Order: sequence, then C-alpha cells, then structure tokens
Amino acid sequence: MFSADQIADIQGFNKVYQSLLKQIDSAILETGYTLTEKDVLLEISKTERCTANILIQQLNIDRSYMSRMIAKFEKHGLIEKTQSHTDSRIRYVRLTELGRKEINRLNDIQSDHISSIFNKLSEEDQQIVWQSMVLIRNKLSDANDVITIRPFTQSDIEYVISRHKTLYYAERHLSGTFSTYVDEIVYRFVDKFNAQTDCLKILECNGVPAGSIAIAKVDPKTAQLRFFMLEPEMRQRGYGNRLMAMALDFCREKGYEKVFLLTITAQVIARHVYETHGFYKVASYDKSEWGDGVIEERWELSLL
Amino acid sequence: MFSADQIADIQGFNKVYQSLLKQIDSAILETGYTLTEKDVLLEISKTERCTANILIQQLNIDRSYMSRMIAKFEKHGLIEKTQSHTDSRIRYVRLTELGRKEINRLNDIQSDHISSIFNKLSEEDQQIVWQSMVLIRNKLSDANDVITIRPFTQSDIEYVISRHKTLYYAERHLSGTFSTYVDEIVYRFVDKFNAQTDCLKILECNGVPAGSIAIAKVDPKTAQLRFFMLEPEMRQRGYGNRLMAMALDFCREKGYEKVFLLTITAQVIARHVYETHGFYKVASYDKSEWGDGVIEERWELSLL
DNA sequence: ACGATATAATGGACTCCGTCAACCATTTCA
DNA sequence: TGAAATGGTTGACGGAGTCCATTATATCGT
Repeated sequence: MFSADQIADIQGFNKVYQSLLKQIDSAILETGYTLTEKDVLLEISKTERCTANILIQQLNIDRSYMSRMIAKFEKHGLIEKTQSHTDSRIRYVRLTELGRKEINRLNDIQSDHISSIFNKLSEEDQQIVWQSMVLIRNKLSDANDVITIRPFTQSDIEYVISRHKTLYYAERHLSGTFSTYVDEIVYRFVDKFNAQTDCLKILECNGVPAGSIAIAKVDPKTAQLRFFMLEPEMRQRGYGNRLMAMALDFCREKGYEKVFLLTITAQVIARHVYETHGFYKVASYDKSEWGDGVIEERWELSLL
Repeated sequence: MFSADQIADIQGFNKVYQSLLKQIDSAILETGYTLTEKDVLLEISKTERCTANILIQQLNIDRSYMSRMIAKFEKHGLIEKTQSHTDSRIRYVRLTELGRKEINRLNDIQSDHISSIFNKLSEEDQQIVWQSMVLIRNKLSDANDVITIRPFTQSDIEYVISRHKTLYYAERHLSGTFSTYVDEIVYRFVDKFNAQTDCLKILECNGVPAGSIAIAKVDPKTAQLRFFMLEPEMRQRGYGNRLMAMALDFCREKGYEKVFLLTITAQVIARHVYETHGFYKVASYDKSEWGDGVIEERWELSLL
C-alpha cells in the first residue's frame, strides 16, 4: 500500500510530466493539426487497408467527426480514398506521398522536442532517466495489459505482412526487394498451411495483435521458424520468450529434430531470445539487395 | 545523445503514461468540473488573499474565462467574494466550507485513482516504480527549473506564514494553537528585523517562492534558525542543504558562536539536513497542544 | 427470394471550453 | 487634472467534439 507521501510524490510526477507532454503537444498544435488529427494520420500510416471504421474503433472517435476529418484530409491532399471492390460501402483510405511527408514531419517535430528536453540532462542522467521510463512503462503495462496467444485467422495475414514490412523497414531500413519477398513467403506459407505440420500464433495485447511467430515444415525432420515479430512496446518483457517456447513446444510435439531460422545481423534483441533457447549461428549470407550492408544469418537448434 | 530506439522508447512511455493521465482526468471530469476548474479551485485553496488576477497569472487563463468561472463558483456556493478595503477594484476570493469540501473530494478521487492503478502492482514493484518516478521528476526538474535564492520582500511574509501553516497542517496534522503561534512569531520577527543581525531568504523556483530559511538574533553570541521550509517537490534535491549552508554562512559572518533550532520529531527529512550540517539534538519537549503526540526538539550547533 | 436487421459512411444541428475585443470602474503617475 | 495602467465584467465568436437522423449497401433468417 502507498503512503500519503508517496501518492503526493506520484501526483508531483504527474504534474511535471503532464506539463512536459503539454509542451510536446503544443509543438504539434503549432503545425495546424489537432492532436486527434495527428493520431488519425499516424494510425492511417500504420494500417494497411485502412477504413474509417477501423480508425473509429482503434481510436475511439465519433463516426461523424471521423468522416469530416477524412474529408478534410482528402481535400488537403493528404490521403486518397478508393472504393472497395468486394463491399461497395467501404472506402479504403491511404496516405498520399504528401500525407506521408506530413506525418513524418509531425513525428520529427515530436522527436526533436523530446531530444531537446533530454539534451539538457547530462549524458549519464539521460541514460538513467531513459532506463527508469522503460522500467515504469513495462511494470505498468504488465499490470494492466491483457495478453493472449491464439492461432491465426484469415484477418491476421494482413497484419503479419504489413507489420513485418513496416517494422523491418522502419527499424532496420530494409526495403525494395525485401518488401515483395515478404508478401510472397507469407502467402505461400498460408496457402500450403497444414495444422499438422505448421503453426502460426498471434500475440494479442488488449485485443489488438502485437506479435507473431510461425513454424513451417521443410522436411519431415526439419522445421523453419518464421515471422517472429513483436511490436516495439512488447519487447523486453518476456513475451518473445513465451512465443518462442510455444513454437518450440509445437516442434517437439510434432517430432521435428531440427529447427532453423533466418534473421539479419541488426536484430540484436531477437538474437538474445534465440541464444537463450539454444540456437546457434551456423552461417551468414550477404543480402545487400535488401539494403546497405545487410547480412542474413542462419541459426539452428537441435531438438534431439 | 539519444538513439532513435531510445526516443521510440520514450515516446512509448509517453503514450502509456498519457493514457494513464487521461484516465485520472476523466475521473475528475465525471464530477462535472472541468480540469481547468479543478486547477482554479486548487489554486484558490492554496492561495491566501486570492484574487482573480493572481489566478490568471498563475494558471495562464483568460481574464474573461476566469471571471465567468469565479461567478459560477460563487453561484454554486463554493467561494465567497469580498471587496478589498484598500483598493476597491479588487475582490478577494475565498473558499467556503462547501468549496473546501469539494476540492478535498476532487483530490481524494485523484488519489484513489492513483492508488487503484498502483495496487495492481506487487508491493515490490510499487516501490520500484515510485522510486523511478521521483528520480525522473528530480532529474527533469533539475535540468529545467530556474532556481534563485534572494532576500525576502514585504510580499513574501504572506507566503512564509501561509505555506508554513498549510504545509505543517497538511503533512503533520498540526493545527489549533500552532496556527496563531506562526502568525505571531513571523510578524514579531519581521517587526524587529535588522539586516545586521537577522536574515530571511526565499528560495524561488521559476519565479515562484518555493522555500525559506531565516536567522534571528537571540543574544550577541546566539542565533536561532527559523522558518526553514521547502515545498514538497523541492525536497531531496539538495536545496535544503543549500539554504542551510547559506544561513550558517550568514551566522559565521556575523560572529555568532552558537545556532539552535526548534523542530518537531515527525520532520524526518529536515532532521537529515540538520545532521549533515553538524546539529545535534539537545532536548525534547511535549507539545500536545499542537496535535496528538507532537514532540518538539531543540537542536544546536557550535560555530567555534 | 424477400423483408428485417446490421454496417459503412455522411450531413445537420448542437454543446461547451476557451478566446478576442470592447467596456466600465478605480487607481496611479506625471 | 488628464492620461495611462490595473482589476474586473460582458458580448460575440470559434472550433473541437457529440448526438441523432439518413442513405446506401450487405447480410441473415425463414
């Protein structure tokens, strides 16, 4: 239980931090966008096959308000609307080049503002404050988030492809041929999916997909671990290990003798998960067609 | 310098914490008060001789908006307005009994909400998160706050009295005779103030008074340290020691041979400052007229 | 196959927090 | 004593966000 003094401390923290968040917000407001508008643009940029309704559900915004916002964005040339072929009620929303530029600009403003605040601290204090923040975020999230791991459904395929691409692109600057490569292997995997030999699990956080892992049969004794991915905010909290353990359990259950995976050198945190579960690196290949200096690695684990 | 990953972590923290703050805010909004209204009520409760203009400056609120808010509060019986005798333009604003009840209710709602969020954490995690928050608050404040220590002016007397009372009352539940006692000694001190033998310094944070310390002559060789106080958010950050060092320097400069002070047992953090500067406890007196089980202590320091 | 129901999106009317500008009454300063 | 400054009030307005009704399409049950 907390003492009154401790609650006062927390309220003090809230006050200080609220004023800091207000500063960042006001920097955004100066661009002429509402905070809600910024959230909507961001959500559009993150969502493949985005519709007004998805945004409404995701962001808890009134239908009519959303309709007007989207109309405004379209008028300003930030987005394009296209009618769905399968359901003509639905209009898909997609960022234009200009829209993408704007959302990047907004993100940069936010990042710059955060940097400028933290650059007032000494190098050492920066690290301490950063670590404390990550710690608080993880503890609070762990206590409040509802986490489930479930088999994939048809609607998850979109998610796996789109997040795989954007996360790899955003974080490791892969692009070009990598993008089409992902489409291809995901669809091929799903087409040939067999519940006896393959598995694709989705990690859900508060009802929203937040990670994935898959096992694909290569030959009767060998499985490939694929589509291992966690949303940034879910990392370093043990969920990677839980997904991995679940996948390896599946492999043992199905009688595989060996599991391998392909990854790129830059994925530092993921490497750690591989290592804890006994994988070891067996080869490296140059993959500069995916990006400058990208090296793909092959890791293996014997289940015998 | 921060890496992109670290900034992403901080943005993640911001997002999580913003949603948490929103929760608390929405709990306040359910009471029917605006967040701004709550801030105004709180400020009124903290300010002795409060006027609309003070609130406007302190909270950055539009004059007309404030006028209407105050009118509304008066209509609802939360505050009373009284005309000033010296300047008939000014109307003092003071909480009524009902108003005080309401602001306490709002504070309780906030505290309860914070408790309920943190009670989802284990006892151990609660402590860790609390410590991290205090750490972040201190580091961020240290880097951004503008701190000055300056001699007192006439307008500070009000501050010293009112904060001394409310802080002691709020934190240690002193009341009754203690309250009139503070009035008396402050006014007596100021009346007899002599810059050659006495001193009263005000600590300012971002232009707002946030602490005080005083030295009063008792006899040519003995000084009494008085009115040592820090706003809660300024504690544990070295300012107590700075004020104390400044006061003791003054004593040495003026040739005092001994300094003593009176405090109550419950002031744990202040004791620590006294100890670091070489004070030692020489006596205790029962002061139950100030509150249940209150014990006053006398501490002394030899400057020879 | 067809009416009943659900869903996607939109438009009109409205609420309410907060702002801008003009306005009085009083005080202060030159 | 007149001009400027200060404390406060009132009127008109803006703009984010909400509520409700409407249209068009899709789906479900029988």
